[in-house]
Amino acid sequence: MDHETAQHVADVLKAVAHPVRLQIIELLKQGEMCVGDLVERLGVPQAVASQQLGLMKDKQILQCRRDGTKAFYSIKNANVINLLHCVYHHCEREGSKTSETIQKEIDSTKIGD
Amino acid sequence: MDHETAQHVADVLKAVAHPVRLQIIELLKQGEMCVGDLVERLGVPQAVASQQLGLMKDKQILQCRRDGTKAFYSIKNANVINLLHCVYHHCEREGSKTSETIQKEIDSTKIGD
DNA sequence: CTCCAACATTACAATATTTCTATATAACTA
DNA sequence: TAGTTATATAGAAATATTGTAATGTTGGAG
Repeated sequence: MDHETAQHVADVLKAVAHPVRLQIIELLKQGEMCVGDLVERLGVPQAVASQQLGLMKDKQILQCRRDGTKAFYSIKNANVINLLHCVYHHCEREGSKTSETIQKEIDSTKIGD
Repeated sequence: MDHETAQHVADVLKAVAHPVRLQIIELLKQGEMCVGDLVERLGVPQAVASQQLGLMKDKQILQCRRDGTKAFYSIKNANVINLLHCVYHHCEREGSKTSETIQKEIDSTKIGD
């Protein structure tokens, strides 16, 4: 892997590596949601939510639809859901393990379980 | 997902989200390697390699074995290989896609392919 | 013990990220 | 139009990350 590719992959990971952004993606897995509802669920200041939403929109992770005064965000690149499932698996069992064990886990990975 | 969990997941992602760290993991996928060899392969200053290796060791991603004056690093939690495969898939086809498409991709995800 | 090689650690400047506060915009409603 | 609600943005302050250069540590050779 050359440095340029590595930089790009790192950028993708960084785009998601933030507690509020992760929680936003979790909520949006169930479907689109407006900023106000997200703010209420997350318990963070409105500006913080808006900033993180804008950031993820810029990075093509989310998309935004407007309806009157409300802005509805949803996941644009569903790949990110897959990606997060991999991190969750990683976190759930953070001990050392072999490649064979991992292979079994990959085979049993499902979306929405 | 509560904030504490989100913070932990974010920490794991951040531990990997750096071009040099990604390249180190790529190299160690093939087996353990000493710092000097890694430095040569990566083309970065020795201090940078040592810093990033130490960081990933602290975060339980790598482990270190010493033999005389050399330090051999290897991947401790093989889950991280799985995780990176997911990012690569994400990066390869960064367009928007549906959950069903993703499911097919998950089913076909293999280590070392 | 002295020197050298292989790594690790530290200090510091540069940069990037995050958060906060305040303010701006845009679409309704009366 | 004035007021209100929903969201976005700007700018400053706090914090975190990174790279560089210098120095410290450890183990082996002589």
